[in-house]
Amino acid sequence: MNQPHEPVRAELVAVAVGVLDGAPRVLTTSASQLQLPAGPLREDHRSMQAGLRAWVEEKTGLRLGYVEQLYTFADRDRAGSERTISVSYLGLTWMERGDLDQWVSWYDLFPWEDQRDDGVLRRALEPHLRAWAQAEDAERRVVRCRVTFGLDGIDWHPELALQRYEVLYEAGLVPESPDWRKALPPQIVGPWMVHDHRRIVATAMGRLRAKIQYRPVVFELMPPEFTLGQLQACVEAIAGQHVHKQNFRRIVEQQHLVEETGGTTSETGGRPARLFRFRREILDERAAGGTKLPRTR
Amino acid sequence: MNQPHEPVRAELVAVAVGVLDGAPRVLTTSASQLQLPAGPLREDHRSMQAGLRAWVEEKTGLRLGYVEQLYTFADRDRAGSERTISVSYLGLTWMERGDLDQWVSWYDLFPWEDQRDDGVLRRALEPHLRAWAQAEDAERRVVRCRVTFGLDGIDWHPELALQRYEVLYEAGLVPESPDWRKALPPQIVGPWMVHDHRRIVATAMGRLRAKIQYRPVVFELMPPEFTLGQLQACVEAIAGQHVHKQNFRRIVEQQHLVEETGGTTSETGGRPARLFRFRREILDERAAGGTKLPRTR
DNA sequence: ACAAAAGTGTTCGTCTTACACCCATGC
DNA sequence: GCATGGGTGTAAGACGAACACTTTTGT
Repeated sequence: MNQPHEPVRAELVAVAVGVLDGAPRVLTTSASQLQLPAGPLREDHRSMQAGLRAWVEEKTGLRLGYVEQLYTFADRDRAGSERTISVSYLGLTWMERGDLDQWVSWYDLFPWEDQRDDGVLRRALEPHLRAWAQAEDAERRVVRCRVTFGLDGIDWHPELALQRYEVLYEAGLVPESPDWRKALPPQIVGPWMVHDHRRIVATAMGRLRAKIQYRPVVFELMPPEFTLGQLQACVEAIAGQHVHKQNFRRIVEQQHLVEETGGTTSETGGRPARLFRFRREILDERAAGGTKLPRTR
Repeated sequence: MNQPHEPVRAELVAVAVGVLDGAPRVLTTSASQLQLPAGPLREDHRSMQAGLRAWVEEKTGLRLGYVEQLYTFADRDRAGSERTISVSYLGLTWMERGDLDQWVSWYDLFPWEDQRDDGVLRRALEPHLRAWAQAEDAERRVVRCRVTFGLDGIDWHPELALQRYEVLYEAGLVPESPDWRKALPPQIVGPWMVHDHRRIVATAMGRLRAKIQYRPVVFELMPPEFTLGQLQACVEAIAGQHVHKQNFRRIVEQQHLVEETGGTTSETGGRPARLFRFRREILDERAAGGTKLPRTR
């Protein structure tokens, strides 16, 4: 009854994310081209997660902490023969000051995703988006642009990163589009990446931005001790938008996500800040709990 | 630089869900054992989704509507040789009255997941859970049970279906546990399924219950025209708990999820109800929009 | 008449958002 | 002393949960 399985290749791809200097960054293998750490699933890998960790460590020297599966896709890519199944993962780490060369800021990859400077880069895209929308099937396209990019007074949703990338891809505005005649310069639409790695990063960004709102995953990106200001800056970096200080603190404290260490630091400038640590216990205690983002108009 | 890929088998597994008579049901292949529709990814499949649809149609005759990827796992199962990578999908359909034999109610599979009868079946489990929790590593286990199963006045979260299944699995209370000496009778913990198919169904249940709260996916399970009462019953079936009638209606109407057809039906008994249809346009218009569930204590 | 389900108006409390202001340090 | 970031109280408003009650059919 069962036909014989046709063999395929299985590949593991990692989006390792860390936050430093106000920007989330993804780990790339230091090569001439921008490329995510990846490699085939091997016999000696106990599980796919273990295999992924091994590849990341082998290619970049980094030990991942938190890891979660993102998405799996099958490509009939390179020249006939076998199919490749790519299983992508999101990994989070705490970045220390230092070797930045392998780490690419995701706002260099997706400049329009940073809304903190009042969305100047998004606005650089707006005319091109509208032109594309008007060109064909206008009604649906206009609605789609307005929703994904928050045009005409509609809320901007940080977690729609993938959908925005898809619009730009279809519109031929990014260099990797099949239809790339009208691609814009990399300062506006970001640089090219190998295969569909940029799409995978966009997936990771959307997922992380969504997850941060209902699960306490920010702490995977923080050092063991941190100030509330640093924590807030980390959330803002990921979300690409500002959050209200008092509301942020209320949420964090009233959900008992952190506890004081007793220490303070004056490294942040201004008045010394109290240091906190993440209460790992709440991972058991609570089903939910994240740091909600405000609605942005 | 790249080692040769070791070949693996790729398998597609479907959790097809429909709702009928107040219970969500999953499609199984009519065999002596409970088993989900599945089959290898073939060369002639254009994509994994297409392959999945083909397998479901071939094995059961059903054409799936909405499909989304669930999770991918690698098993070093049957006797050495090649590894199998299983990519699981959630599919939704509208069920018409009729052939029920291939459809298994997910409350037959997971009796404790139905909270509508005031959770009698959950309470049948409670003593066994507490016994397991006390046996070893009590502090963490007790917290875990309370959170996942909503004991001691903690909220019950419908979307934690997978986590609950995992607790029962570890506790050896379900027949498929490696440690099944203490497994309870199927009226309480449900029947055995092939491989890890029951875990996959639990994953699907959790995902669907979560998704229904922020995306208008319920409508994929409804006929083209329906009453608000039927829609509410569908949501309640999926969530396994009751929702407040007036609040439910307010949300549905004020989000413009539906529009009147003009017709009415008296099939529901009592006063005839107005018929509605889903406004498919809002899939473009809105980023979010679902039918929130109340907190249950 | 009565059961059964449809359908509506209004109150109450919590959670969200935002404003304004004070505090402690370095230069 | 002033710039810089840390830290807090409190009010306006949106949103969710819940209550009770009316309407229209079938039997």
